[in-house]
Amino acid sequence: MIRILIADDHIIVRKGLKQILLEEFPSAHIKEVSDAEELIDETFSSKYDVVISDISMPGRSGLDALHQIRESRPKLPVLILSIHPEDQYAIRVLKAGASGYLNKGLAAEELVKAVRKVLSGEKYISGAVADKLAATLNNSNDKELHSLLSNREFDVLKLLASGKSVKEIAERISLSMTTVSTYRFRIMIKMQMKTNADLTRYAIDHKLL
Amino acid sequence: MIRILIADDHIIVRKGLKQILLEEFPSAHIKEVSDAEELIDETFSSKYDVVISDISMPGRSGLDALHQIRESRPKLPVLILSIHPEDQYAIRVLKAGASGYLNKGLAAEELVKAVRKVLSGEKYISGAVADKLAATLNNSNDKELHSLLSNREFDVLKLLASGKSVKEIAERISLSMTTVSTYRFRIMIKMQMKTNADLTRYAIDHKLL
DNA sequence: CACATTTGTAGTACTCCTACTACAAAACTT
DNA sequence: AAGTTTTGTAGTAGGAGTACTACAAATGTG
Repeated sequence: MIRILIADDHIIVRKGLKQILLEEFPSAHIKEVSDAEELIDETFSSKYDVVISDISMPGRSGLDALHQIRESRPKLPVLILSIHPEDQYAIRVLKAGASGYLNKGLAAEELVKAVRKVLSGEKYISGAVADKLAATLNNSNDKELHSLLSNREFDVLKLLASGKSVKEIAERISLSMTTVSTYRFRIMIKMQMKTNADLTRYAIDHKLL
Repeated sequence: MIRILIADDHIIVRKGLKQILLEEFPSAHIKEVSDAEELIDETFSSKYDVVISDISMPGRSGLDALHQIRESRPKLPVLILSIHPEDQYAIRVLKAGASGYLNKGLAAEELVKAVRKVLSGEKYISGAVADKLAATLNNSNDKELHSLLSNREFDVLKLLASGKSVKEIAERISLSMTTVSTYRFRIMIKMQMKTNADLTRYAIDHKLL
């Protein structure tokens, strides 16, 4: 008999998960909790085969909880759910010792597959996350991303983030547009970003503007 | 016997809603659909007592669907669900003829209450939304810049601000690129902005992302 | 109700930008 | 010092985006 613990502050999500899991594992024993506190208590006091937890819960975050759980139950697999699509979070989560990262738009089969996988002791890593992971492991990281940039690149980053067009930047620093475009290209690779909006957000977050 | 139609592209959410509703209305007949197209078809071909629909679904948005439904079934109450907390969306949604605006973090009882209310022909307006409404009605315009935008424009604003390209947006909402570009053009004029980075900053400041 | 404005939608003709590739000069590594 | 990686710089080709125009349908207003 499988024992599953579900942690999410949204009742809709809890019920939805439960429903899907019950369809696949009719005899499963499923317990629901709605915040990180409860989640920790519950993993401490009872035995489960797998935990499925939201990342963002009121109070202590799911990541915090994950750390705690790692201490008291090192072998208990934890799948982390998030509203964000496969994104920067994924890496952090996996590093923190989760057994998998799922987003809330996932298909029922994917959820079931993930649960199966982690029950068998393996990690569940979706294709998209795997790519991201590989990319991150390459360029040694965990510093501020923009420290990887050359000075020129950094200048361009700030200008792009503040909304200057490639052409304007080219004029301002007297270089060809395509050169600026190349800087942009390298910035995107080094910072693992895709769009100028990502740069703007990054710049705001890091007070570069 | 109550007939309820649920529309959401996330299976977790659909199952969750269904579960909660079944606990309260055990004899209810509940149908699930996963996109706006299906939603429209379904309301067209069958009779329901209430529709619960997500706002943001792939393809035509929930708001679009709402308009369609208003035409073929003027009296069918529609509750709109959103991930966004009680926010600027609420007003638009209510104006577009929804019977209520709920966010996905709602308590089970609140959902049930909302359904009861709209079944009886009334509108369901939560406290938070009511406040927002009042506030908006009072100091109505020239406060929030984006209140000048049409719904379509507002959608495009958010997508642009989050870094989606014109092309992606065009594909997502099934319109020509140039149309999207026109929306962008009008947004820039109405909001007196110039670059997409301005939009991103605005959206961050106003918590639209 | 007639007139004015806003909205939804798209085409045209053009400019901008990007994804790559390239290559020499610095700047590190060993 | 020889080898490797990172910078600074740009070109090419083709896709993306823009400005502006257009027009019908929906909405708003006197």
